[in-house]
Amino acid sequence: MSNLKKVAELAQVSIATVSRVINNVDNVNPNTKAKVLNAIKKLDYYPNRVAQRLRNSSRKKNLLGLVLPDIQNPFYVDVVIGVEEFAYENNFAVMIGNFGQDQKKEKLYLEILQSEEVDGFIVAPFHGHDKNIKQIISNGYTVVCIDRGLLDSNVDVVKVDNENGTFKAIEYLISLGHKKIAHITGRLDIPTTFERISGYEKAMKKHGIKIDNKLIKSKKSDYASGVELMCELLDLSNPPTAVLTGNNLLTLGALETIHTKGYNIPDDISIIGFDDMYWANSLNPPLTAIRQSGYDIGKRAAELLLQRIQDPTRANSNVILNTELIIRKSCKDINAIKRIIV
Amino acid sequence: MSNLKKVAELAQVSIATVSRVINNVDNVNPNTKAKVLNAIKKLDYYPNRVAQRLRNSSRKKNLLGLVLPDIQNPFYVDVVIGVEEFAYENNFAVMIGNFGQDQKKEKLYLEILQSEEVDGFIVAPFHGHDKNIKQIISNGYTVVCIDRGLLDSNVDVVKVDNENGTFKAIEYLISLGHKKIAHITGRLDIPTTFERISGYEKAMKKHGIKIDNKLIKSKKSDYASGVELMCELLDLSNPPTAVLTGNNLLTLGALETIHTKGYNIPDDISIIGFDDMYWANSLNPPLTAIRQSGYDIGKRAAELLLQRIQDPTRANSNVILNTELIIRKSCKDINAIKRIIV
DNA sequence: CTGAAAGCGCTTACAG
DNA sequence: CTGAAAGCGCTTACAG
Repeated sequence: MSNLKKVAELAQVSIATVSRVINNVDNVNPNTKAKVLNAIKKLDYYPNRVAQRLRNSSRKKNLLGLVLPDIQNPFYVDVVIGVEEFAYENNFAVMIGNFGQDQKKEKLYLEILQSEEVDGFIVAPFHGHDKNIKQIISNGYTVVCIDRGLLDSNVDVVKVDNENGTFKAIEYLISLGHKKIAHITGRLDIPTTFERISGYEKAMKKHGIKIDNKLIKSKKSDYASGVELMCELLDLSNPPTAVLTGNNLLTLGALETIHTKGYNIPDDISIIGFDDMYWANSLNPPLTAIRQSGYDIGKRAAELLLQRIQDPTRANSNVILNTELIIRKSCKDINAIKRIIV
Repeated sequence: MSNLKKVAELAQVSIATVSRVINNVDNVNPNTKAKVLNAIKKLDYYPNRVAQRLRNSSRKKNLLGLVLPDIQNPFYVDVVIGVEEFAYENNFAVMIGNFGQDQKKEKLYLEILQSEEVDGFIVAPFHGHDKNIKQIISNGYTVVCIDRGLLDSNVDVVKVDNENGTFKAIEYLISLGHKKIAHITGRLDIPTTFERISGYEKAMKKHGIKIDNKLIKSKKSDYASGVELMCELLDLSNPPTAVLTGNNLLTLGALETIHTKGYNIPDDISIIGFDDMYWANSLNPPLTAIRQSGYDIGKRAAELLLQRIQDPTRANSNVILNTELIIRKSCKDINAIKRIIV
């Protein structure tokens, strides 16, 4: 690899001058500049980012840390793409840490990213009191939270209106005549979960439907929980006619159970998933879903983070994006249902 | 953030000594060591990886570059997890570049990762003559290729027996009585595609079935191509009774078309996907698939890369993992098919 | 407009 | 067993 010194030698100037033309800073004599540019080209030189970051301690280092709970979840893949695209347009690189819902791993990643001297973090906190995240904030890092906020902390947050999202979905189900509506939620210690439950409850109350706690199921936020909880629901003596699943993984798990048990969607049971998937149409039947754009969330978060890095005094903002109910074919009017679950 | 100097001051030793205990190198007096360890703890110190990497030019830097063509494809998500797990067990961090089948972006990522001073790369080359990858090899970087090899280059490769994978799948379809078997493949400039086509052809030939080139469809490797090519196939005057789709995205796209057009799987058409998905059971019907473990591929590649970093003189190896045909419910014996596609 | 020099946080040969 | 010093590749205040 070539370096500043080699470029400087070839161009017969000092390394300081080379650095100036690279960073497009100060005035450089056009002739000198041309010589330097020429040398850079000849040597196929690009600056060493490691040295730049070390040198620039406490200034712009062009590196973001992105810390995510579960990259198996397609929602977070979209977030990654959104962050990455915006970052690269602005000459930032992104280091990703996927902690798989494991707090120890989260801590490890956060440490590594700090020791990589990132400019700031985009994170989905484990829960509202995530102390690992609070630690990096008190270390002085710029942090933008996505998907979930952080209680008692001043941070930028980019998320979706979860309550309204489930509210709309449940109202839709009610409009179809459903009353026994189940809700399979994610981990109860994740703020998002609460907001979604709250939307569920509000819609039920608004329409005067009594809430049956046996129909609100929660365990973990993963595929296996979806399988298991859906099973419990279908085994109820008085099973639901519709279900709202709290994330992609839970949806997929629930779908497996429904199919395995030989139930038909939407004849036996209607289902709406929170989170749309780009292949929701590949499902049979196509899934009705509450769409939240991971891509937009990621992009917005990256934008916010870069703004705050430039201007740390900026007031905190709380960006709430809208969800969209995408009606496809996994829900049916209860009066049109032929078979009744026994 | 604390640094060596602060630790040294607190422990009342030189920074050299602190460095020695951190790296567990040379002999350090047990008492001194205890003092240092104590100071490290008190200050919650961990070393600055940026400084370490810069200092260790041309030695171990504990950073891997992982460059992938398409992180939307769940197969590559599994690869990421496999690489990451192995890397972290060995105290390596991973920087990921997702180039989305775009050669310019691939080049950019490769440059960034080089300028981040990675120890080596794990890459899925764009095609067999990928000149960006060849460049980094000639720059002296250690490279392990996954999924696809690199022609005319000495690199470690970890992949799957693609030919045998499709061969087994096609034989299975033939054993079910199918003769009009279509194959939707990925981009023709990806080596994997050729190997899979070759397995298809061998199986057909072995069983004396004439190959109909109209049934081998190829465009890009993405979801949209799956939708489109499946459509063309079903619109044929003499459509296939079975189809093998060349990757996850193509499978999902094909599924959408089949469902949209109102065809039934497996009554109207049988389908096998190359690449299993953890939620293949959520599909209706559950998808029969050729499983290649992205996780194992990633893990193995990381292992190989670390070995080669330790010992660059090591002979190149070509690791070919097996595929497994997972029979679920998306294929049917042709004699048992009730409806005939007109 | 340009260069010499300091320094970012480390590791390691060298000296004692 | 331990410390002083050089140096990794940069950027930038300082001097001219």
